Amino acid sequence: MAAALSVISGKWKLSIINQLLSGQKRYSEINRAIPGMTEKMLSQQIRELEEDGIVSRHIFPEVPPRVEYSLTPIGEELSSIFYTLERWGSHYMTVTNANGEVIKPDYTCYTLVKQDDEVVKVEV
Amino acid sequence: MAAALSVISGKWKLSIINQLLSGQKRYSEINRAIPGMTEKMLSQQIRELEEDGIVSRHIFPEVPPRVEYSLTPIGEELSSIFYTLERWGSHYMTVTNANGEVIKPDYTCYTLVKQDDEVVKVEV
DNA sequence: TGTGCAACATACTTTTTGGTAGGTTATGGA
DNA sequence: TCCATAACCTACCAAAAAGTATGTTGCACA
Repeated sequence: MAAALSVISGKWKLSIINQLLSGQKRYSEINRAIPGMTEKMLSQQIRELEEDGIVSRHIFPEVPPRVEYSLTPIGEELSSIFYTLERWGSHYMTVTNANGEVIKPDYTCYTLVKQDDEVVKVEV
Repeated sequence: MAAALSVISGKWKLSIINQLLSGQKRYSEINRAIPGMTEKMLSQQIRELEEDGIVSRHIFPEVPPRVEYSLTPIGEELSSIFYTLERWGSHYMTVTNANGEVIKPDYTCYTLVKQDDEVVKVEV
């Protein structure tokens, strides 16, 4: 459990994994897709994800350089964690807040599910 | 998802919730049960859990004081997150490490499951 | 009179994490 | 000749989280 948490803890890691769940992407694509994240953070956190065996990097020896990232098999299995976190989280937000008042989320919650070797978005 | 993560992120929160999954406990019991955690951390993190609506506190006006903590209904539903994190984590640890080598955990992994309104430990 | 108890609080320091601003590489096009 | 490009790295700085040490309360018991 501690291992699982240490793998996904990091301000941008879930966003990065989320991007890669829809398939192989290159550095600049991920960078553009996640607003607010700096390049330093992207390379730092994706490097940690690589060291943890969650993502794999494919370097093309070209100039200008090209690097593509994808999830490893065990990285893809993280989608179950995504699913559980989102389900509990959306339930939590519809049920109560700190003052015991009932609040409702003002955005759509979705989750990623694997169907026939495809990852699809499903609203919860 | 961010909400779920913010609720459980904190070095000792999962351990505290883990303690309370087996029933109502008082401050000193939790403190003794989690080695390495200081009293400051316990009161700080359990206060945050209370503010998030995960645990409830019952104060007995006695001297010396007595305070008992228990999980709220939505706090008990966190067990699904426990289950998923542990399952993925133990799978992760038996499958690979950073170098792609196969490693084995040198300790027993267990998970908490709800059966007939009872929370039981199950080895994975 | 003084010591211990439980459940904290408070001030301070250390560690960890994240952010800012710059530099690097080789090459193709203006 | 000069500049833009992609994917980084490095040094430095700020903020957040965690750890250490000590103080507080009011009563029971020695």
